[in-house]
Amino acid sequence: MRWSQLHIPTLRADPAEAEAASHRLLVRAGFIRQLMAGHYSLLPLGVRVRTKVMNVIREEMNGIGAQEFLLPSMQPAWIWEKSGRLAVMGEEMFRLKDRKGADVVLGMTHEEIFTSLAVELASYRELPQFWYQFQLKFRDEPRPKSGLIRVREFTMKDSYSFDLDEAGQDASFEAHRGAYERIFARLGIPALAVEASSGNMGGTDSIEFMCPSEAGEDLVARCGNCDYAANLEKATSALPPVTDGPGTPEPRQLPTPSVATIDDLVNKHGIAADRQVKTLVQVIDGQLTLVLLRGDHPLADQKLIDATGAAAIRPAQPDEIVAALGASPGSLGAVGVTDLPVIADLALQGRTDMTTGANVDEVHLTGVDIARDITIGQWADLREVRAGEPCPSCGTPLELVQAIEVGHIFKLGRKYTNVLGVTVLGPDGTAIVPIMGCYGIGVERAIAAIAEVHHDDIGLTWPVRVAPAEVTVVLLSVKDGAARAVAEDIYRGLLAGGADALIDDRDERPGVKFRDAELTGIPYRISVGSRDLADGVVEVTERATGEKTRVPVTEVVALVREIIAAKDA
RNA sequence: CGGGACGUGGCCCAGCUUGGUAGGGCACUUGACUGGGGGUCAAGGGGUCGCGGGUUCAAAUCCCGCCGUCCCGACCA
Repeated sequence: MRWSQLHIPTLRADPAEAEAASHRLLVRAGFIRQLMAGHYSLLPLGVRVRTKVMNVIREEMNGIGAQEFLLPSMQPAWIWEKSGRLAVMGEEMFRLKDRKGADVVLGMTHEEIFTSLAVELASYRELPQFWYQFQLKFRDEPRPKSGLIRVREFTMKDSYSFDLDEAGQDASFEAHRGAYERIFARLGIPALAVEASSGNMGGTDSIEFMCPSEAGEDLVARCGNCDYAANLEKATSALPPVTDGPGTPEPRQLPTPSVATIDDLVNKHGIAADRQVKTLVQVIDGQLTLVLLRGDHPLADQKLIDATGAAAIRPAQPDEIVAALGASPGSLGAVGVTDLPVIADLALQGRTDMTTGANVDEVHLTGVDIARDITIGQWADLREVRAGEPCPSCGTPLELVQAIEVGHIFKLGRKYTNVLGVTVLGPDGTAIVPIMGCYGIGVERAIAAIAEVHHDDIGLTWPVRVAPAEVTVVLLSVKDGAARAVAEDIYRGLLAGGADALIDDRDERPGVKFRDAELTGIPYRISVGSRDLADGVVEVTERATGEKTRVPVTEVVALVREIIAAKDA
């Protein structure tokens, strides 16, 4: 490809609207352009990177025996109705009507559609099956952001496994975990495999692949000593044991004028936060519920959703709270409450001599024995861990890192095969409902993650395997016919050897060409100019390190092909 | 959906406070010079100042409404 004829609109200045490094550089280097919030056009260089990323994923998926499909993005609403997810997806799903008035949606994911094809599976002999595709997903994000990281329209590689039983499912899951580890390693994404919540997709054994980056939207709790790592919405920690006093035979009222917070109680009455019970009122699928945590522990919303199976939760409004409990936030408690569900965090188990609100404004109760005084309907892990708390596996202080979710694998169970009526006959002739797994990678988000990890202050530094081109031949002395002939020879030699090469044949000054080569992040540059040619050499520059080598013209093609082959292995 | 900011040629921005012929830089076109780190000079082309309404002799500028975009939060595979 000739730079003179490629559309690579590089910008001299950073785009004003871009914050994240990947966003800024992908726009500036001419890989992407925004059409509207959350929708990006990929330009020729962007398409080349996307193709290479997809090919790595495809090779590894095929490597575990997966078969590639291509399913429609536009889908009938009824199939989502049937799985029960039409309501669950809410406003995040794009919906439209066709000319006949039929309800149609744009797919956010393809469990239903793949499962609808699985009804043609007939025998246990066919299982397991691994089915995948690269297809656009549409999600009406409330807030698209950070370039390709959070968008409303994107390519996902999604795969689904169908197995006869749990043991088979486990093997399929492990096959995918292995494939994902190889994929991210080959893409140059230092992904951490972390325990996660499966969110509204439903499922268990959820593992996210997270690329540490300051542009990331998730927080991962990670142990620096062992391999424990979990999304903050799932992470736990080992808390030091707390010894409580015996307390009083029954709770006692404590007048607490102008105390509205945990801190007030600490400061004005000397009651440590970890000896208090924090009472939150949440509306869980419409049901007012008391949520109890230790005074110094924050609630992890997703844990509450997971523990209750809720579709939606929200904090209760002050007027709802007063109507239900007779007191305002600041003096709330669960002692004696039997008409509302009470769910409590595990860290409160066995605690005695605690302090909590009395459900009378400006009055608290001391000497509360949780088991004796509070009717708790459900115990669950609800608290959000904080940096520095001990790792649950080895006790080392946990660190919190920001990360981009680039992949997610989880087990789906038989939800979809049940509702869509998928069965195969077993060896004994009885019908068996296959069990499913689901495995996703966001392709453009992976590109953004690579860019976040592989750049410096002058541009992108793509790994060879996914770079828009492996090497660019930069003709510096445009007017020098001999130099031009050498550059063209080298370019043709590289192409003939199978290298993905570019030649910058534009009538531009050397500085412009150098800047563009660096900005776009082509891993190797061969500079051809009259000056070095006088000595019979050209200059080879490695983009990532800036390392320059003078190489005889006669050897450069073989040398660069060799380097690329080694990096591309 | 709450909070904040912004919207002026392809890109980055000034002008708005105090209303009076729409500007600069980059990019682009042509010519000359130049040629190993975004070069110089000269001459050009390109604008519904986000949209609609209002005030005014007169609106990029003031007022009202709407739309869009970005950031923080809520939310989120």
